[in-house]
Amino acid sequence: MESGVSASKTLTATLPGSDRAREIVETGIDEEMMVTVFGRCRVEYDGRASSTLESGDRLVVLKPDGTVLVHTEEGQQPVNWQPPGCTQETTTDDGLVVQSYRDNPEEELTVEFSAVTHVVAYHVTDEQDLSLQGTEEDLRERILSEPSLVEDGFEPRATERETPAGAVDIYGVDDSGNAVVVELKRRRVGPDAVSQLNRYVGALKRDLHAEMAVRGILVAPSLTDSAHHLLDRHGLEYVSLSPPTNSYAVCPTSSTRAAITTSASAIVSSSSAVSAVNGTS
Amino acid sequence: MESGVSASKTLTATLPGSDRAREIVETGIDEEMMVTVFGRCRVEYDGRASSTLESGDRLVVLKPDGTVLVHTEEGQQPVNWQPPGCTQETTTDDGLVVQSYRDNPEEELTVEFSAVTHVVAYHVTDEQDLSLQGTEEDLRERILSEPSLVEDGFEPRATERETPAGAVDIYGVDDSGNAVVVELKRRRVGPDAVSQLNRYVGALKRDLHAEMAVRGILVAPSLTDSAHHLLDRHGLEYVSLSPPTNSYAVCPTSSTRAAITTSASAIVSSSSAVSAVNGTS
DNA sequence: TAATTCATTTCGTGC
DNA sequence: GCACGAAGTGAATTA
Repeated sequence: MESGVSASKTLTATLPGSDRAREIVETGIDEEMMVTVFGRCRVEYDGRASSTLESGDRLVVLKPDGTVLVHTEEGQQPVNWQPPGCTQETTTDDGLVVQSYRDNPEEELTVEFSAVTHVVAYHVTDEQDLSLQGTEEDLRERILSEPSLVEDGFEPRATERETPAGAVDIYGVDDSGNAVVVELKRRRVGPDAVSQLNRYVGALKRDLHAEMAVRGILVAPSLTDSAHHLLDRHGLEYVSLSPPTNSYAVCPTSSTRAAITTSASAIVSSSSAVSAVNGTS
Repeated sequence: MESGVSASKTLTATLPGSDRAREIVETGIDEEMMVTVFGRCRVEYDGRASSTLESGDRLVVLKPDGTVLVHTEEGQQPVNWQPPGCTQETTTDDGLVVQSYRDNPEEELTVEFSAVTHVVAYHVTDEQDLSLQGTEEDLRERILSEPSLVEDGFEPRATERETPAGAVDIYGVDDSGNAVVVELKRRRVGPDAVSQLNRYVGALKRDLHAEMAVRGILVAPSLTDSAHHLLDRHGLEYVSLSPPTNSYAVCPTSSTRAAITTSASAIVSSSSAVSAVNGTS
């Protein structure tokens, strides 16, 4: 019955006139349906930037949340779009025209159809959320449940620890009492990730005290060459580790534990630097 | 004829059976058409990460370049997808099933429909490219045509100048003969852009010679507070400037070349540091 | 609302 | 093919 009702309300038209096309689009917007329009169109955008796209065949999608997407025959990304929360208007100036506005930032998208091949408007219900594994958060949990994956004797003390330069992924101490900043990446990293880690280490050094030694460890599946050079130059370290993609991953495989490239020595004694894992500060 | 054939060849079906739905999808794939399937489906993905999405109403788009998109009723981004170049297969196991594969990295997307509300397949021709203004490249051209926007006496010497840490947006000299690294951003920037600039300045200092002074200037519409602090800490500078959003700037190419080629002399002593604008190295 | 960072980022360019 | 950085990045989280 669910599908029967849904289907009965689906509106479609092949090669509709401008008025019929507009009627379906307007009804779809009013009834919070998902609308797709196929046809030949020009597209203009003005806002954070500005663009023009001359006439061609495209798929235009209007979502009930105010999203607009213009898709050409190639590319994963829409050639033009409008984000959720926008307001749509339609007119028929010769052909169907769909306009979409928003404020903050002020942006406007205009799609002018010279011909509409097909229009569909359908009701949508979707209660489900995506369940995703293999994220950076999964990598963090993997390390928190087995800190020796980073290094024997490593003790996590906080996640998301705040520094003047931003939040550190994992903050902890090594078996010599040195402060340790761990930066996590779910995939192969370049120089940007090294700079990021270096920023945190520098900020934490200033935040703790001058003579405090702070080690920085980058945890990622792999490094580019230039990232490795930059890492050495900054005296930072690297551990090769991937997020668990399949949930059967209870086997860390010692081969995934790479040696730490450099080492540091000092003693950490600041109690304020030690906070609970997942603690606020 | 093309358009007439195009319209006449559009395939649609409302509430098709599995076999009819599959027939249209397969035909659409074979004929390199754009295909949309609307219906209730489960989605599974496995590859760089892995995900599961339980049953709900969604729009599935298959592009002739091998792209697959699964869109829910909200969000600008697809909830699941497969990039261009993938291979699609369809089966009917109870309901329509669409699978998409690729190698490098190995990835697989499976969409299982329990009900198909509507299917469309249509031919698409689109010769047009997007014309976009307000990009970082526009900002670069603006500066090259009027270098004093950065600073009186600034002379650009190269764009995309290579350093061990990556390519510098604009490399030049100031009126005192100091080397200048300019990093461009089309929008408000945070600490990451400052780190990037600092990386280039450090690399260039090592690349030139130790006693060489290298200034770093960040050009962007605005800065966050922490970016400003980090900029000060690294001894870097900031110039507020936006890319030209409106294309009333008709001046660029000839005046740009003129401005660059006239500056043949320099106080920068390293000849390797001085290269032509848009030159190779 | 602004700021910061992650992302199955995608996309283009150069080597 | 990999590496690097831009993007009208989008999206989530937190202050």
